[in-house]
Amino acid sequence: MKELQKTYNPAEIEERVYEEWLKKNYFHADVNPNKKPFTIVMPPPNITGQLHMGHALDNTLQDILIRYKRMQGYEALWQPGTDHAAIATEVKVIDKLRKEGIDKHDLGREGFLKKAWEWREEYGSKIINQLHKLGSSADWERERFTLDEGCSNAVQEVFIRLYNKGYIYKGNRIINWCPVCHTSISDAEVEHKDQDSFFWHINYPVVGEEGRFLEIATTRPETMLGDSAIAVNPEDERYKDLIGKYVHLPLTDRDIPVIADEHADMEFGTGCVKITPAHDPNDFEVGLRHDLPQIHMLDDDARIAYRDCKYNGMDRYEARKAIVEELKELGLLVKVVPHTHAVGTHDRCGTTIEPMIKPQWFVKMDEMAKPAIEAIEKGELRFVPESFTKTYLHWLYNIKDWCISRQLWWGHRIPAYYCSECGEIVVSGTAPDKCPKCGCTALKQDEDTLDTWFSSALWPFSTLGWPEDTPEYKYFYPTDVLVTGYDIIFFWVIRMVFSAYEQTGGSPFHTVLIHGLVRDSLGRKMSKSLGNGIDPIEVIDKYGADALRMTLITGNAPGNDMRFYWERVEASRNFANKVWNASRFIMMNLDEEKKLVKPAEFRPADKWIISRCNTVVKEVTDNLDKYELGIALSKIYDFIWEEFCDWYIEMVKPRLWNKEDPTRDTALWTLKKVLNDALKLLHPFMPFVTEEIYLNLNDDAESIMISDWPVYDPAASFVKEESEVERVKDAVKQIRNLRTAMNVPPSRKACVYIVSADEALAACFEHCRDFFMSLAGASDIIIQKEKCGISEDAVSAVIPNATLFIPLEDLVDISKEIDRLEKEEARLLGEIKRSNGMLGNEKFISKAPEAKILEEKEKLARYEQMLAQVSEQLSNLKGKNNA
RNA sequence: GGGGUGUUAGCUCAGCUGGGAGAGCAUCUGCCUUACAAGCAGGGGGUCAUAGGUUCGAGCCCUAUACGCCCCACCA
Repeated sequence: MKELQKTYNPAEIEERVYEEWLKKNYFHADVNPNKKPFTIVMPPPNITGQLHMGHALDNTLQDILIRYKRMQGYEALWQPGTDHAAIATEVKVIDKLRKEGIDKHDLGREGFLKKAWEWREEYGSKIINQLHKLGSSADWERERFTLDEGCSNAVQEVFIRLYNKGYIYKGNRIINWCPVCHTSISDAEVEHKDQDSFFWHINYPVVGEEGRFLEIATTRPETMLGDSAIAVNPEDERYKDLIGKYVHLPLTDRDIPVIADEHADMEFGTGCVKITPAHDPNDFEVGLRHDLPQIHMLDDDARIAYRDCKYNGMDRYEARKAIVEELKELGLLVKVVPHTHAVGTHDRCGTTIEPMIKPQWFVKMDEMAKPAIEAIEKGELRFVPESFTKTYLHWLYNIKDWCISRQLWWGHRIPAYYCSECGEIVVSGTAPDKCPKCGCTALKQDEDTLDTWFSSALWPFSTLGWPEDTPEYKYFYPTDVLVTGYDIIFFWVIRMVFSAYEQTGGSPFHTVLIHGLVRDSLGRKMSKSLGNGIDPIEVIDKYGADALRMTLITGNAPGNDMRFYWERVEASRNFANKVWNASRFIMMNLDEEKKLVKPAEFRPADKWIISRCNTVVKEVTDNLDKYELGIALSKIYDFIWEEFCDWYIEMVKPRLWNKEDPTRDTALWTLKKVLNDALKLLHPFMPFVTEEIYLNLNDDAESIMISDWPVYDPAASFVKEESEVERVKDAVKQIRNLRTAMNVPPSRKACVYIVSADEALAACFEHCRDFFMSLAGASDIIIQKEKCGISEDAVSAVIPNATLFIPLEDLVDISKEIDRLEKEEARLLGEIKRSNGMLGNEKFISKAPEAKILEEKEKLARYEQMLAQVSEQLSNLKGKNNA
């Protein structure tokens, strides 16, 4: 056994300990038929990224589960990796190039990809290294990347399968276009944000009816160049006569029809809607219904591009101003009304998206969504907390086809080839030699790449070697738990589930553990723009990874957002320090040469702590099995700090001080045993400090990481001793209260009398005499059956079946003591009244469970007995006071 | 517009299937007691948002209201 350093210094410990774990290869999991597998696949962080609090929380939860299962004897695989993060990375690389004065297109596709891979080499491992600092016990040997060969094979395989099944199709449909990133994005990537804007009311002249106008209201006047109809509700009496007639489209030479469509809401605006099929999703649908022309009037930069219009080349917002101005001059602008409405923006760059019609690839969702919905009904998939099931199902019920093509270079290129002769589409893993239809050899691969979530959706199985039937895939798949934030349930979880059902025939995991967001101390989202983000690495450097981990998982219900406070990190660090010092104390007392053997007999205090520890083992295990990690840690915290440190260690100190005490070794054995168990329980949560202590405490130990998780032992449950010691603890607390109430200085020891007719209780106090004296600050304790020989003015405290006295003649203020006892009397009377109320209630007696009634009766008896003792003492004192 | 969720001590939050209101921080008092002042002992502080209902019994279940937050959504 070694000695621990005087102060707990996480910075010194953590790096060294982690290196040791890596060196010993403890994180590695292998196919092992002798063990049951337990698998968690790590949500792959982006290679653009830097560890933030969300990652820290997410990975702490996973690490706790993995370490717990590993200690329980499972072959625990935590499969790590990183995500190529298509748009995010491409944008970053473009930015970097721009600073060097290079444009993406100058480099060409090949050249650009080379730069992107260089980026990945440089930054790809950064976040992984940061995860090391957190203590993550992932199997780094198995680290994967979404663009590596295996994952890419999986992507291609899935694309081809889905295409052949008719679940992937190419279509000319309206999609969300980002004019800055120059790519389409999926509906899930569009964030709707309220913007203050206006309603522009514009008069369109009715053709053939001089002086008659149709007034429309729009939030986007510039798109009028692309109008191909005006819609009114078929039921709308105001405009019925105009249906089928034409209005003149101002600023153009076109006349457009007035059509009847349900889409027009009579209550809203003027009841007339301009229809722009090429630049609005609703209008697109209306256009299809009425076979209207799709008139494109914006280019990829969202600049005006309409025939030979004078506004061509003008940005959409400038054009808006100019067009409104011209309408005003023409006298066609009726009014401008302030209006707030939700505008779709690109979640990556914040640009207002532009609906555009473009040929894109889509995944058909209706069929594939079904098994993902049934997964819940069949119980093959569940969410913790359960309420997120609703979020998940709500999304699936309303799912639309998924636009998967992106006009980017960084990503998995779509395995589709076009014949330059006949236009035939060939979907294949390898470039075809010739067109199967016309035999032409000039085929060109699709320029687009896939949505980054297409590859993430396959992550649970692509990382394990699928589509090959690898031993890893067979053994570790399906995985067990997925841990992630509620913010990506629809981006990721849903897509993993339906992909897994489609490709592997089942759910990729049985449980999804959802957590919330880490916010700043004011409850705001941590963000770069606000500059309120707290770097987890900074926290680790200051207080240690253990403290950070504890902070992140306590004081918060699962799935709820939490606020980050430095004070809480400090409190967590203080706990680590407490464990450290308790361990130090125990080691200081252990005799190096002497080997401790399990004693044949224990003192009541020993049995009490062993029994309590045993209960905590059971409860913590239960909590972990239910994914109640925060509750589990709180229990360990309370047990270690209050019961073990504040009570048990203090109880055994007199035995440790006295080297001749025959029970000294028993105390030491118990201290060590309970500490070891407590360390093991704590290890998944605070891996570093527990490992450091464990190795120093146990000479022959290899690592706490691979030690056995404690198991509840019925033989270590001592109900009788537990309740006896609790009684003695009550007495100690009472004496402490008395001393404080009487302002007795701690240095002044006093004799304590314990008067009890209960022989068992008296014996119990006798057994606990050693520590009772030191904890209660007593010079001596005298246990007797009757109250004789104790001066009348002694202060007293009552516990069930016993009265405690301290004769403090000179110090006591009798009237003060009377006050105190009267308060106690009132309290007891209150309790008795409450108890009587319940027991006197016939309905309670007839309907409440038997055990509950019995419990209440016992309480009543106890309170009545205590009241009698207090009353007696009170009348004695009052008599004396009057005399 | 739809859905979700929250309102508990001064602050931040726990409170598991209904059975005597808890923690951390803050605050007050007394202690440098030979593991720990990053500590020890003790105390104060809550009509559990409001109003009804179910129940022998409600912080917990039901209904409504107020205020808050989140997500989804094609009202131009």
